Amino acid sequence: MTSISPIIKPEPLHVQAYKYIQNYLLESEFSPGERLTELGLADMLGVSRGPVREAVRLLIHDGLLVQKGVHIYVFDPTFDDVIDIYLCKEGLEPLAAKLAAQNMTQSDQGTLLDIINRTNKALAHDEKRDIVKFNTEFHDLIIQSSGNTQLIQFMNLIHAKNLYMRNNILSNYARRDNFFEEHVRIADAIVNGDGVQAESEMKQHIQNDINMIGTIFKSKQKDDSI
Amino acid sequence: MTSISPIIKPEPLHVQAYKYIQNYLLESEFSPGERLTELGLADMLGVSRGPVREAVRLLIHDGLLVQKGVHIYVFDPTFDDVIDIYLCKEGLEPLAAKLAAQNMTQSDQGTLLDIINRTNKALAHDEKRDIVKFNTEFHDLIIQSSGNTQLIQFMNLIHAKNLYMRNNILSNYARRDNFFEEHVRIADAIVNGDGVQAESEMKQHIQNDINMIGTIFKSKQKDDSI
DNA sequence: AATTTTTACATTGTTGACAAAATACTGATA
DNA sequence: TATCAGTATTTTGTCAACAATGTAAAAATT
Repeated sequence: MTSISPIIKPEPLHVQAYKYIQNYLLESEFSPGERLTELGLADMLGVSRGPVREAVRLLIHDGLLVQKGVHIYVFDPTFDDVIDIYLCKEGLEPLAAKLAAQNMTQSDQGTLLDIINRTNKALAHDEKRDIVKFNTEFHDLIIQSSGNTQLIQFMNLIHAKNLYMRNNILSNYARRDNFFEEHVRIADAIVNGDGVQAESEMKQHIQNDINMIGTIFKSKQKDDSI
Repeated sequence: MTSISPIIKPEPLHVQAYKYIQNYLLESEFSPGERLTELGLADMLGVSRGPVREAVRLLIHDGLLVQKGVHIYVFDPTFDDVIDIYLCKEGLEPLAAKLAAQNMTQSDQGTLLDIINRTNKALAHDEKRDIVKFNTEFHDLIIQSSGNTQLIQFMNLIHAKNLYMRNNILSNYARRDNFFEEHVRIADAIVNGDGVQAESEMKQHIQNDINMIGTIFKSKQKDDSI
């Protein structure tokens, strides 16, 4: 029997704490390199140290927080870290695209094309926020459609770090102009069920990202920090 | 100043608990699907529930334990899970091989060739335990030599699951005959600094693994469980 | 003034207690 | 026998207290 009960059970505090702190990090509420304390976070969320502690441990495991000695700091990625992440993306996302081409439902294919259309409109109106949002949705849908649970799990980790870097490091830089055409080609290949094509288009797409980051790096090389 | 102090500080209990429980899982001390309780593990390790709880949370995050409702069970992978893992390996390990070819030190290259030699001897004497051990060392060294910290982190997760599955599922099946020749080709490419070659050899190597698993799957398809 | 030593403080590490929830058990009722 | 209600038990969720550790500040010594 399927429940239609209106009663919703609140998630355990440690789960909520994890989500909240992760969100704070992704939304740049904390600065890279900033030091955090369990008590500070606990007071902030209005709970005891226990649940916060579990959340912090997980975030350290994810790499969003870093433990130096006994203290905990917000991950402050170097450009090498950014490149490392993108190389992992280059390894995994083409696989996701290939699997998505094989497994994506009709309904999700419609959603994919819809995202493409909305991206197009957002570009026409130069609505930056939407452009970024639809970009994320595009990649997420492909990953989810891969049907590979392990891959989805790994990409979640990459995704969190990636988003974090986008918000904290790469935010000031304009997106590549031709990313939209690449998205169109990827989507076409997926809708046509051409796994090989989808895989190589996605690979090229991410390599272009990496090249862009490389040019950012060169233009910033004078500075010590990012 | 480098410390030569004989005083060793014990690791925090939650770190030890994590390592111990992970090790139990990898060494098949627990059966797949078995239910674990925090209190049971705590008694087993002689500590309170706190540290165990943190360790369990991490292991759930890693996917080695699974939470169904409130209860915690040992991961009981299906064949689909195994394939999913190996597809991720196919995405990441060729990248590791490519980077290793670019970055591996002279000293590590020597170690790599040494592993090859010892594998050869182990094969000649049919010492299965050593064969498996050297195989693991071979892949680990390449991953470590990639110099990509993110990649290493992800491969640690894959590796734990992979080892777990090897011990629990694939243990009864003979290893492919020609894996040694493939290792030799990979090692040659790395020592020659040929990243492209190393990448494609590694990809082929893992695809062969996947094919083998596929044949195992077919021959076992009658059974419900693994 | 510089360096060590001491002291105080802040923060993490760990535990045991209690509350809440889910599960398993028992017996009553149809 | 099957089903339900109520009870007991197990297990997780959360907290607050205390211990241990490391860090920073202050005092003392050279």
